[in-house]
Amino acid sequence: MLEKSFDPTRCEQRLYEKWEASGAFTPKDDPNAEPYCIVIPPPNVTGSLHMGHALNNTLQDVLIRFERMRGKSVLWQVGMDHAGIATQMVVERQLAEEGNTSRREMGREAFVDKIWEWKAKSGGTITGQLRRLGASCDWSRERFTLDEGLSAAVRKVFVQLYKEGLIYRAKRMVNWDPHFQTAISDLEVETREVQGHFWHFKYPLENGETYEFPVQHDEDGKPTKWETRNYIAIATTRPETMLGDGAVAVHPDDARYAPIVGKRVMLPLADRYIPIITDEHPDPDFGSGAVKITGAHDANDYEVARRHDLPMHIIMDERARMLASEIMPEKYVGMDRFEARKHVIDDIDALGLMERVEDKVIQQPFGDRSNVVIEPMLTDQWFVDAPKLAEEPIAAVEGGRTKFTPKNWEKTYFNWMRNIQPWCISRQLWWGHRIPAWYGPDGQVFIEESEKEAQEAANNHFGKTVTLRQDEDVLDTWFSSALWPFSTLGWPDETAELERYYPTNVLITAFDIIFFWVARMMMQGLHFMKEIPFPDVYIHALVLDEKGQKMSKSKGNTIDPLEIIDEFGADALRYTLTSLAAQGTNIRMSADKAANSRNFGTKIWNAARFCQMNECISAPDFDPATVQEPLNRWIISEAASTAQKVTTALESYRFNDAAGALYRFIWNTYCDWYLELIKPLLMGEDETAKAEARSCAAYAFDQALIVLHPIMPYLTEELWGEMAPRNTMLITARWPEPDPALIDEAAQEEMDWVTRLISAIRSVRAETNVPAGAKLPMVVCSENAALRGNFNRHADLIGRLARLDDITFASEAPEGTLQTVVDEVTYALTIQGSMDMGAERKRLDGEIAKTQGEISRIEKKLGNEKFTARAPKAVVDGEREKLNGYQAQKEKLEEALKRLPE
RNA sequence: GGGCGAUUAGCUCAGCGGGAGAGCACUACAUUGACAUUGUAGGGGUCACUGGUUCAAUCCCAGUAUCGCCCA
Repeated sequence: MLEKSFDPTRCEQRLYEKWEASGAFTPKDDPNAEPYCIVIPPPNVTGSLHMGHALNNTLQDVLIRFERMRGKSVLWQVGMDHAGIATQMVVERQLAEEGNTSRREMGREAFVDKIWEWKAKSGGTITGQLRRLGASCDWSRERFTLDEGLSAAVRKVFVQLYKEGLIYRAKRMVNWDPHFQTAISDLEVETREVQGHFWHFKYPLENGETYEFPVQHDEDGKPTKWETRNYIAIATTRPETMLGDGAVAVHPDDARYAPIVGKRVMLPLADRYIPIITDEHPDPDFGSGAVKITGAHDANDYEVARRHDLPMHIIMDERARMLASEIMPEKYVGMDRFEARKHVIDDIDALGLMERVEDKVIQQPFGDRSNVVIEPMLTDQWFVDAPKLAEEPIAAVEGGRTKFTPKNWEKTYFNWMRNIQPWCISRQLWWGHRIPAWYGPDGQVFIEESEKEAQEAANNHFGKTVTLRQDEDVLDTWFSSALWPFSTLGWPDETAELERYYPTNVLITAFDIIFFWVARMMMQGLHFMKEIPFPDVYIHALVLDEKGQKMSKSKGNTIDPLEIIDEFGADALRYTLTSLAAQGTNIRMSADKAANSRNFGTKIWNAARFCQMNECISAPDFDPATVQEPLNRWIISEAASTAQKVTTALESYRFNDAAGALYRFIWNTYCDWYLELIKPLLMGEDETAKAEARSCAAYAFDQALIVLHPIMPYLTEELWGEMAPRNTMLITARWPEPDPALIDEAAQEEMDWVTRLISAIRSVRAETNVPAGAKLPMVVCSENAALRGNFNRHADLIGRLARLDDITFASEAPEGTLQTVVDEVTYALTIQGSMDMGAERKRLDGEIAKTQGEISRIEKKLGNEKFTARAPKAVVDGEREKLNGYQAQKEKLEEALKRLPE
C-alpha cells in the first residue's frame, strides 16, 4: 500500500542511481535505432545551478526522455567549459584569502596547477545539481573544454584557420579590462547608464587666429548674432583622454566651423598642435558639434582616425595608468585614469579653458565580471575573421537548414551576424588554451599544432636551430565552446559517434546566448564539418522573479532551484517550468507555482492509491481494443488522444501545451470523472463490469504515467514500479504509437452527455440550496428511445454522482419540481418539503436571459444576407443548428418557469 | 536612434478569423472510504485605444498610447 503522499526526498536519489546504473543514460547500441542527440550548452566549471539552468536543462531532459522512450538511440552529450576569467578570478580570490602569494609571484605553471587542484576539489558543482534535477545525460561521456581531446581540436582549428587566413594578429580597438588586465569580448561588456558629467573645453586656435561664431538664430535657423572666437569648443565625458587627442572633427556641412577647417588648435596641457578636420561622425546638433578625436581610446574615434590617418596615441598601460611617452606630459605619468581626470580638469580650469560642466547621464561600459569601467584600447591581439565565417551560417538560416523556434529570433540572429565585427580571441590570462604561436628571435611567427612542429618549421626557416618563445596569451573560452557540437563527439578523429550524432538534433538555449552559442557553433560547425551543427534552435524564456524582474544576486531576488527541489521535489520544479514554457514569453517563477505543481503530483499519487486499493492492476496482456463499455472505451480514447497531443506538442517544442494536456487529462478527466464514474462499478456485484473497469483504470493510468514521465520523471517512475510488476523501468518504457482504433467518438459523445447532465443537475441543486446530502428522485421528460438506452447504461452512475434516488420517465414535467434542460430534454427534480422558490425563479430567469442572448446574436448573424451568401455553407448550417438548439432550450426553460407554483 | 516583444478575469498567463479560456485568488456549500496538497457549485473580462480589410476581427493590417527587453 502506498504512503499517503509522494516523498521526493526518499525517492529521487535512489531512482536516479537506478536509472544511471541501468545504462539508460547511454545511447542504446542498436544500429537500426534512429539517432537523437542534444549537446548541452556547456555550463561554466565555476557555476552553480540557477533558474535559467533549471529551465534549460529541464526542457532538454524532457525531449531526451521523450525521444528515448520513442525508441531512438539517444545521446545527451554533457560537459562544462573552463570559463577563463571566471575561474581565474575564483582561484585568485582564494589565494588572496589564504594570504598566499599572488599569481604573478607564483608563476604561470604553479598557478595553473593550482587551478586544476581547485577544479578537482570544488569545480563542477553544477553537475551534481543537474543530477538532482533529474537530467538524464550521459555522464560516461562527460567532457571539459580543457581536456586533452578538446584541446587538440582547438589547436587544429586555430592552425587551420590561421593557414586559411581566417585568423590573424592585428592592432585593433578592444575592450580592455584593467582589473583582469585582459581584452574581453563585446559580449562580456555591460553598458550601464550612470550619472556623469559633460565637460566643455576650449582648444585655442593656432597663432591666436579668430573667427565669427553664430550665437543666435532666427526662426528659420539663420544666424542673427555672432561672436568672435579664438578657440573651438569640444565636450567630453572622459577628460583624461584629451591627452591622446589626434584631431578635432566637425561635420563637413557644419557652416559654423567652415572658416577654421584645416587650421590647427593647440592641445592644452599637452602643448602640441592638432588639426581641425571634417568627418561624417560628428553630429552638428549635439554639444558644440565639434568632437575631439582620441583614436586609441574610443571606438568611434578609432574609425575616424583610421579614415584620416591620424596618429593614435596609446596613453594608458594595462592597469589604465597614464603611460610615459613622448606625448604624455611628465606630470600625469603613472596616475590612475580617474586621478588623471581630476588633474586634467583642474589644470584646464586653471588655464581658463573650462567653458562649463554639465551633469549628464552617460552610457558607461563595465566588465560583467570585474565590474570596473572598461577602457577601449588599441592593442595587439589575435582575431578571427568573423565576418567571413558568418557568411555560411547566415546562408544556412536563410535557406532554412537551421530554423529558430520561435522564428522571430532569426531576426536577432541575422542582425547580429550581418553586423559582426572581427572576433578578438586572445586573452591575457593563464587559464585556457595557450595560443599555438611561437616566435623566433626576430619575431617571425610559427603557427603549428605542437611545439615540435613549430620548432621544425622555425629550424627550416632559419636554417639552424633557434630558440622559440610561445605566445603568452590564451584563447577566449568561446573559441573552444564553438567546437562543442563536434569536438565532444571525438573530432578531429573520425569517430563512430561523430558519424552517428552529427549534426545534432536541436540546441536549446536562452535568447541572451544566441550570440555566444548559436552563432559561434554555427560558424565553426559549418567551416570544419561542412554541415550545420543542428537543424533546430529552440530559444526558451528567461526566468524572472514574481514581479517580472530579472533575477540577480545583487538585487537579492533570486529563487534557488535547489531550494525549490528540497521543498517541493524536482518534479514540481520541472512541471512548473515546463507548463510555463510557452513560446515567446518569459516565465515569472515563484514558490507558489511550484506548490501547485506539487499538488498536481499529490493528486496523481492519490489516484494511484485509489487504483491500488481497488485492485486496478495493469495486466501485460491487456488489449484496450477489446474493451466493451462506453465508459471504458471513453477513457481509453481520452488517454490515446492525450498521448497524441503530448507527442505533437513535444515534437513542435510546445512544452506548455504538453504539460497542459497532461494536467487536464489526469486531473479533470481521469480523476474528476472517470474514477468517480467507476466507483459504483468497483463496489458493485457485476464481476465482468468490475474486471473491465479495473483493467481500464490501470491501463489509462499507465498511459498517463508513460506520457507524463518526461516532465515528472521521479514520481512517475516510482509509481510505475509500485503499481505492478514490470519488464522495464519507465525511463525505457515504450511511448504510445498513435492508434486510430483506440479513438471512439461515439463513446466520447455519450460520456460527454453523462458528464454534462451530472453537472447540470449539480448546478441546479447548488443554486437552489438543496442540501448536499439529499437524494432526490428525477423525472426525465422524454420518450426518446436512444435516451432511454443511455439511461439503461448509465443510470447508476448518474444517480450516484448527481445524488438521485430514483429515475423515471414521463412525457411532461410534474408540477413543483426543479427543472434543468440538457440537449433539449427537461429533467425534473422533486424535492421533499418546501422548495426555494425565489432561488429557482432567479436561476431560471438567468438561464433564459443567457439563452436569449445567444439566440439574438445568431439571429442577427443569420439575418445578414451577406453572411448567408458568402460564409461557407458549413458555417451557416452550423449557426442554424445552434439557433434551433437554443430556441428549443429556451422554450423548455420558459415552461419550467411557468410550472413554478406562485 | 535601430530592432524585438507585450497589452485578454483581482494576479500570473494561454489561446484564436465564426460560441471569451486555465491556474491562483475570491464567494457559498461539503469532512460521502483515493486525495483538505481535496471535492461541488458560483461570481468576475468593451480581449489597451483609433481606423482599415472581411459576410464576420480579441485574432489579420496600419496608426496611437503605455510597458519591457536587446543593440548602438
